[in-house]
Amino acid sequence: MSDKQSELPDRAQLMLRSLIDHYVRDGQPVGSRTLARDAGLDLSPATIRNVMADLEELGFICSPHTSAGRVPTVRGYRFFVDTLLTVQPLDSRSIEKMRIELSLEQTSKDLVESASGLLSGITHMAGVVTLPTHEHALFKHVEFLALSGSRVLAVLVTGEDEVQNRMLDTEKHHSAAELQQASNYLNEMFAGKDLAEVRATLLHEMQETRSSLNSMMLMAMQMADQVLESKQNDDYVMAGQTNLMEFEELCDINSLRKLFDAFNQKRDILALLDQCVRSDGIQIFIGDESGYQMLDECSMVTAPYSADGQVLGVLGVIGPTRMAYDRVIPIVDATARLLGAALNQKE
Amino acid sequence: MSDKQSELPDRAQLMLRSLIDHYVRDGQPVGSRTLARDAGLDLSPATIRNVMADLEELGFICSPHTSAGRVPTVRGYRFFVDTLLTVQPLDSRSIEKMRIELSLEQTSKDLVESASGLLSGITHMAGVVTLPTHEHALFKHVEFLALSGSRVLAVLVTGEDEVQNRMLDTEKHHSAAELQQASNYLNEMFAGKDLAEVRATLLHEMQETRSSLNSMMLMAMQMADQVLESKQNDDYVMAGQTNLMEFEELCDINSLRKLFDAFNQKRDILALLDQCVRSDGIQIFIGDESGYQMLDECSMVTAPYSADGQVLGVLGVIGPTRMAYDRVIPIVDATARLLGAALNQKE
DNA sequence: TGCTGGCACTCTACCGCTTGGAGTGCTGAA
DNA sequence: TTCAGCACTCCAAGCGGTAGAGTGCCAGCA
Repeated sequence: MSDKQSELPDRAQLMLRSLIDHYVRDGQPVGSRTLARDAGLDLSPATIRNVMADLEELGFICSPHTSAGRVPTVRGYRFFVDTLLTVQPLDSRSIEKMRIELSLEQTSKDLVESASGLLSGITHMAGVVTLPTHEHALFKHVEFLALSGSRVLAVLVTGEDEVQNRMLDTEKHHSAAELQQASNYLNEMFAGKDLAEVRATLLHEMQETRSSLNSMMLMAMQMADQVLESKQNDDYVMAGQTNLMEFEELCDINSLRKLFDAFNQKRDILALLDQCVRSDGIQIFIGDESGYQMLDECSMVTAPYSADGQVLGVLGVIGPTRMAYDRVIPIVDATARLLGAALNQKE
Repeated sequence: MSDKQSELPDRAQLMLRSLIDHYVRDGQPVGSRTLARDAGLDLSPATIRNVMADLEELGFICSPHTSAGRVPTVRGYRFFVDTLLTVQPLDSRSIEKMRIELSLEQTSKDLVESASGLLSGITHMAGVVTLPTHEHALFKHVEFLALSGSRVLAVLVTGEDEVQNRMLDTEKHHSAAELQQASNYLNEMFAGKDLAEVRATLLHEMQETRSSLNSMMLMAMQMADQVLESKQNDDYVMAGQTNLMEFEELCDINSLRKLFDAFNQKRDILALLDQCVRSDGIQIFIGDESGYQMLDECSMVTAPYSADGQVLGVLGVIGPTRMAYDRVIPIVDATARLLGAALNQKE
């Protein structure tokens, strides 16, 4: 790989960078004359053309038709992002503004919404933030309320003030007293513990020491297990989808529809975001790299966010392939940090 | 009004209806020849033209340019909907299908989502359903849980199994025992009563008999009041927005963006839906009748849905002005009934 | 060997023109 | 009152010409 890079002469790199700069700015194919004028190299258009021919052969740029300028390919963007990019660090005033914006929110749901609003507002593209997993939250309190029949409402309070409701179908009707007893038991046993740990203990207890449990304890554990198994809240919050309508390259009604359908469907986008949560640090999908057709004309820049050392989710920006990566990347990065910090502060 | 109607000769009415039929079907301006052929009247195009001139003078139709056919105006659609329309009743098989679809859902939130999905799926337009108000639900149970500091989590269970969480900021820290006492007090006092009634009683008690209340009772009531004042869940669920991209008349990116922004914003749409909840029965806004610019090219057909005699919300369909009203109206009507019935069954 | 100016070529976007088709309004006759 | 005929209008589509942008290639120069 480094071979390849060293094979590409400096001035070709410089030109590719300049070409992408230009193209990102005004969306028009870039010709040799323009580049000769603005690339900073003191070369004639003819020479530029020769180098451009090389870049085209390497698959970094291509021309939409014979007598048009050149346009970066996905491969060109990829090379640019991987080896040429110098991100512009965000100025501290903007960061401060964002921090203040986030500090106003109360619940983590609000925080997430605010973050996705920030992302879309600053980048003028679509912002997306997954809801934080509760895997590493602390068990604080559980309460069971009897509903009609054999149904039970479980209220689980985690960490500071996150609340989850869950409806349980049990085998028989339980009295309020029984339920009270069960929740007392669980609260005493697990308060302050990590949810994952709680779950593990539960499973272990139920299998290994089943015989030594009385029926109340067993019931309590079964119900707690049901509450905790409630699948990770695999969901995300999105903002500024309509910003994407402003980009001509996405204005084809048909692909726009596919894109919006995917946003509503959520499944594919979630699968993609899920890939990003594992790799730490900024992750970038350019054009068809994502493998999802509806994103072929788009790029996605993501970063995981974490609090207390635990990765809680991912956030990112979705926009046209032609986006100012050098501007977007630090924004995504900063937002991830700020969101993490804000969530941390709450705990 | 009936004067005006009787002024419009039968055959003009017939022609208007036929013209709208045609236009709704293929979206092209309708000429005199086409109408002569298909309207069922045995008249030459020339005669048709004369009548069309009358209809144009009355403002029911207009031509986009000199040598094009005619297109219905908003006023034309309005007259059509008010006096010419004969709805095609929905066949019982489709209704049965819908009923089954709805019967699968558990919570009222799921029901609402399913209903809006049905609306959009069947009409190929956008379906919208407001969440049911809880105004007439029954108070069943309230529970207070102490969080850190002076914050209290209130869990309100209404009707059968609707649950609402609410975070309260109280003046001082309350112990679990105090909170237990408060909730016991409220539960004994209000269980099974209508929420609106509960609220009224609360306000009354707190003002009139304040002196005779001990501090625990007062605290309980204040907290209950906070829970109940939590504004009506003014929100709606929408499905099939992207269906609207299929209609050429809405394909202008700019107005499409305004429309989608309004959907996300929710405020204006909610205001409009709110108007519909009061008028009982089907309500139709055609084109700019809604008064909201982003809906100028759209129509909206709504119906309130109710359970147990109480109106709980509105549902409807948003689509292009050129929609098959005769088909959409019975669909909206039936969905409202079915949703009401499904909600009723749950209580 | 690398760079450059010059030149022929290609392709698009745009403009204006023409033409065919659809539909109208009007008029006079049945 | 109805209708056929006619002149008229307008749009949409096709066509040719032109200007502009940009390319590839070549030959000359340092």
